[in-house]
Amino acid sequence: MAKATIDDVAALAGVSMKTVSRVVNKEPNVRASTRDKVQAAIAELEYRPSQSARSLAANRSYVLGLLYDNPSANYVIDVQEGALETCRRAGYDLLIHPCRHDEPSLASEVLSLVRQSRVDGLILTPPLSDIAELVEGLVAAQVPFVRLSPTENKQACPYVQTNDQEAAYDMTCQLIELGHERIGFIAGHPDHKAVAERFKGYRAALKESRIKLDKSLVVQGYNSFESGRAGAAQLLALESRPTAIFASNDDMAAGVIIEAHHRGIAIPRELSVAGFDDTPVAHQIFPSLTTVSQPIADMASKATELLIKQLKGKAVQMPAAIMSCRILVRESTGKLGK
Amino acid sequence: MAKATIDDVAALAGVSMKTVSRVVNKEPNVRASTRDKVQAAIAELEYRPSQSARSLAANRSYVLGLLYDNPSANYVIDVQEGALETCRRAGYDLLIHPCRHDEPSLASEVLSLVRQSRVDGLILTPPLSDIAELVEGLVAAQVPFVRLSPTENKQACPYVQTNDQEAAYDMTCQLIELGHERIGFIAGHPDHKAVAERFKGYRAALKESRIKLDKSLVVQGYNSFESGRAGAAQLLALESRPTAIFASNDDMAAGVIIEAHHRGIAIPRELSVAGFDDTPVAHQIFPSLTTVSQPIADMASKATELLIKQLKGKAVQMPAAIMSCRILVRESTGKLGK
DNA sequence: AAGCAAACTGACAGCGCTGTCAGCATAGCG
DNA sequence: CGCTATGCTGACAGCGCTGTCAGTTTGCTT
Repeated sequence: MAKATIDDVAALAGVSMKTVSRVVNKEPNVRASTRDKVQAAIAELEYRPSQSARSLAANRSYVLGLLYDNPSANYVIDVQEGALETCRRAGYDLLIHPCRHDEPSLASEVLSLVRQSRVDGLILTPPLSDIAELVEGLVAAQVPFVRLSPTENKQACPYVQTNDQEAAYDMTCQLIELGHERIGFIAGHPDHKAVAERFKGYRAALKESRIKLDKSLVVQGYNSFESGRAGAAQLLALESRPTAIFASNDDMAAGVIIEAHHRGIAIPRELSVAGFDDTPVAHQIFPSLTTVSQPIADMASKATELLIKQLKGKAVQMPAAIMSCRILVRESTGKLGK
Repeated sequence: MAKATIDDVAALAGVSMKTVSRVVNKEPNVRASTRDKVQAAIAELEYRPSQSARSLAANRSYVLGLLYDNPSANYVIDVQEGALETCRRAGYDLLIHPCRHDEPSLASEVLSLVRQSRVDGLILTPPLSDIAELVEGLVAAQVPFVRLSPTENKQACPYVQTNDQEAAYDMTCQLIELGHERIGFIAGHPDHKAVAERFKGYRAALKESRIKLDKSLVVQGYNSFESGRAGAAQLLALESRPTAIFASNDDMAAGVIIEAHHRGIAIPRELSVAGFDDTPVAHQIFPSLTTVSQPIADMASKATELLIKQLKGKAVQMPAAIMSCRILVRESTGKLGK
């Protein structure tokens, strides 16, 4: 059986092509009885509209592009899941486009995607959300897009973020309440602003508790397990070593735990460790990691919704959504000596 | 500046539309000087061919679909990376399409994607590679596709796989050489044939060493951390417990390690543990996990290559590629008492 | 220099839809 | 009963390319 076209359906239903088009696109002003006839014909012929034809005629592709440069597989997968969930409901498909945030031609490469009419809009995830050149390029080219967890230039487009600095603050407070005063901090990759700025929450909590920020307790990490382990090595070699270490993400926290194991430091008896993100490693590690869970998939889903609204020309009234993190207390944190 | 079309380029270059098309599609039989003129015009106008128009006219979309139902984020990401690498080189884009392998309407849902002309071909990853109904549906509909790690019906389409049963065999042999005779095995999810069949390698190795297969040492896992932990709990509660446990994947092996920690069983002194896949957790866990590394991204890249060849109508001479696994010996395995 | 094959180029139809606009039916109203 | 407002439907052009095929030029042979 050859692929049915809109003409075949129209002929079978005894209506015009255009009416079939109306039914397919759920346009108003079609008599119920006509709609039924058309739908029956569609079912009988197993008609599926050609996306290329409708893209060409209507000048939109019903495809969204997901841009990422995130080494964390779990993050990316969660974002994909959330984005796809909304896409499915709205009849969109998702094209994935990993790219390097430090690639000079990034903006033009991405613009090409749009100018080829491959995608109708874009979803940017950190750290791409904060690449000024890219964001400005998209704005200038009037490309619809949304961002996840941007830290700068927030009026550029709709966005979704979490209260993660607040969560970092809360986590630090919890450690302080457990009696910790020397709390090490492993900062996130400086290019990855959303992670890097968790430091602000840490700093604020110390300040509130009038604990002086000891710079020797803050080390630069790069979001990787190895950088976490190296950071821990540095912190745990200090003469007066910290009694707790808060890493800006779970991979680094896992590095801290391994380094502690290798030094024979008991967790949490001698050292509390906290992470951020609740990646699978957080509960697969021993001891299981106290961390912060972010609703990544929900964020992505919400962001996609905002993008699609924008595409439909509806002014996005609430161009930003803030979602809440949750602290998960597990085995890796506790009072000293317990 | 309005978007340039092929006519604009043709006018500027002083040639016909068709010639521009030839240059863009790298067709032969264009004089070098003509090609240069056209390319100059393309560059000047920043012309980007409309994908929808060429899809409609040429009846192909230059988009491949990646189908997966794999809970392992790392696996999926690696596959995406490999597939995209080849896609980029060949000018294709990648649409991702997660789906449930136990969904009854799976085949028709996937066929819809193709009938809408959204994708030119499909890449199936396990466990979808072994869903007979889907595979047969695609064959019947003459949809070009490739599979990763299929275990059945291998003549249906080109495929790529690893020698993972052999690797499971080798891993088991290594454990035996270390002096282990009671080797527990945690099997993979029965729906996920590629993982489940690693058992065959284990069985073969025991047989060769004339170790009788003790059924109480083989427990059913479901590829998840939790199922691995539950399996370990069962094995470690045996009166005469195993001195080594080989889990069919790393998540389950991580579960074994955690369960051992909680029971105060020292690894590898009292228990050796081996996994499979070399996911990040394998080296982020303590002790680091002896495991098998598969070239997932390379497999996916190769598979994509086979698919694209197929699309170009070239008979795929070598419709199957076997790639090699590598055993990574880390801290979690050793001689008893060491 | 004529003849022929091969290399190169262009005219044009048409891929399968959607947007525009005009036309017809029906309902509501004075 | 005629008029307008509204709901509903269809004719048709055209979105921007590629495939076909015919026409033109070039290079080579004799």
